[in-house]
Amino acid sequence: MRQSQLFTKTRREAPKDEVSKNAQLLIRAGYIHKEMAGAYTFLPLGLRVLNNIMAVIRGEMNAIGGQEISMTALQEPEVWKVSGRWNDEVVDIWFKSELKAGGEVGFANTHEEPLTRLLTQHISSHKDLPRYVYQFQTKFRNELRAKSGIMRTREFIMKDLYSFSKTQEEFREFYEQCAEAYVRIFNRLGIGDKTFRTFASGGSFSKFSDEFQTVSDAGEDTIYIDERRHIAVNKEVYNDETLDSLGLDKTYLREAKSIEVGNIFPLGTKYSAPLGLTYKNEAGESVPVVMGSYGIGPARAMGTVVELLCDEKGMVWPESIAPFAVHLVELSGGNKEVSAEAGELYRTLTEAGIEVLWDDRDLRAGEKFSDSDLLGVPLRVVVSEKTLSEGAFECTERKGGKTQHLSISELQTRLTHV
RNA sequence: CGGGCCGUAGUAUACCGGUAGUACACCUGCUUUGGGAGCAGGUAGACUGGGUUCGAUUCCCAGCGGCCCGACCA
Repeated sequence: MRQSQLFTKTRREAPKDEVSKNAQLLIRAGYIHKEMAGAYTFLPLGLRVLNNIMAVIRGEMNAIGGQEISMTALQEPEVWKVSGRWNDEVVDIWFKSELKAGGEVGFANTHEEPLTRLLTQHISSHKDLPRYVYQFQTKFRNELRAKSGIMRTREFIMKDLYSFSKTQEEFREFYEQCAEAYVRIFNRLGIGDKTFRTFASGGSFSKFSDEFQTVSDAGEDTIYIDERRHIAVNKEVYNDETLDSLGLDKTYLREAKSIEVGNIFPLGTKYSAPLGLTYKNEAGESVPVVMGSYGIGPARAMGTVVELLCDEKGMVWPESIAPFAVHLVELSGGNKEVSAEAGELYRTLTEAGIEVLWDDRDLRAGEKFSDSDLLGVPLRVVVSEKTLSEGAFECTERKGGKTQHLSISELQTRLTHV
């Protein structure tokens, strides 16, 4: 798109009420807007990144058999009363309201109960299992304290997948498949080398769970990493018993702060039993379904990428999720030939299916370069009188800053090989 | 929820118990055009309510809002 038409503006300084790097950069670059504490609007550039992240996740979830749905954010209390989680003593982060017609309503903070109930309508036989259902859906959590920019908010989209299996063995098999899918997702987001599958407590659901923790000082968690096996243990279960069971040696573990970018955990029959989600086995007996839950917060993942991959000039997006593949920076200074050349390149690339942000604004070079660095598009292509006379475009990688002078066909080859 | 800090133009900041200043942004004009240009002119501001005072943006109290530390966190 033409940058002159983009309604958002960059700004030189971060607002004083944002301390976290992710929020400072995302706001300065016009990717997000803070609506209130713990609630951020996604602007055009930010939404592009968020959508790209969700596309990566969606692809991997589909690949392991996930079926996408979209549940309601409004929650009917009855089903939560069955599981005991309507109670504010049990779940203290509910946003609740009242219906004009009478009665209560909740704003979803998670979706186990309604989905389990929903599945009772569709699962009745061992032939109906296993099934995997997921969604990208807004969660509302009335956190006492929102913090760290988009890392911990009161309203956020979550990818939550739920598995429905006949047996523990069948559940376990999918659990590992999903863990592998998560590894692929974080690799594709460009944070794989710093993300560790981390053994953690099971909380109220089960003995254990697995978190995917990305090493960063911006994180809230503390983990102990075994680099050689690329796994870690959360501080909350860091004890001799856990280390023994995992075969980990304390002397090889490194302590680090980390961000929980994903988690997977067994639910067993905690919800299927009370909500009556059962199937008939081959002997005709009624058996509760074995469930699991698998979450990733796309916005938190986005914030994590910013925290990890930025530099002093701005953000540095990996090609997999960048808002645009190319930042076409026109330095025409009123030269119509240069503008025409930039427009020509824009059309050629766009028609080839390459997403281009064309900085066609009438600004000085310095400001354009600064904006370009801040926005963090992976490849900058400069068109100017200089490049016109050289007969090649000046192409600079945001990451690393390597510059090459390429013809249009070389540029296209470079982009399609990504 | 405990503790701390903070609310001044769109943004970032300054000073002050007595006409609120600067930078960036924005508007007009001219010049400039490869790393956030220059000159001239212009628009725009004290969170809300109460108290003290001749006079409060400034001091006091309350509310609202924001950030940080802790607690909490499938």
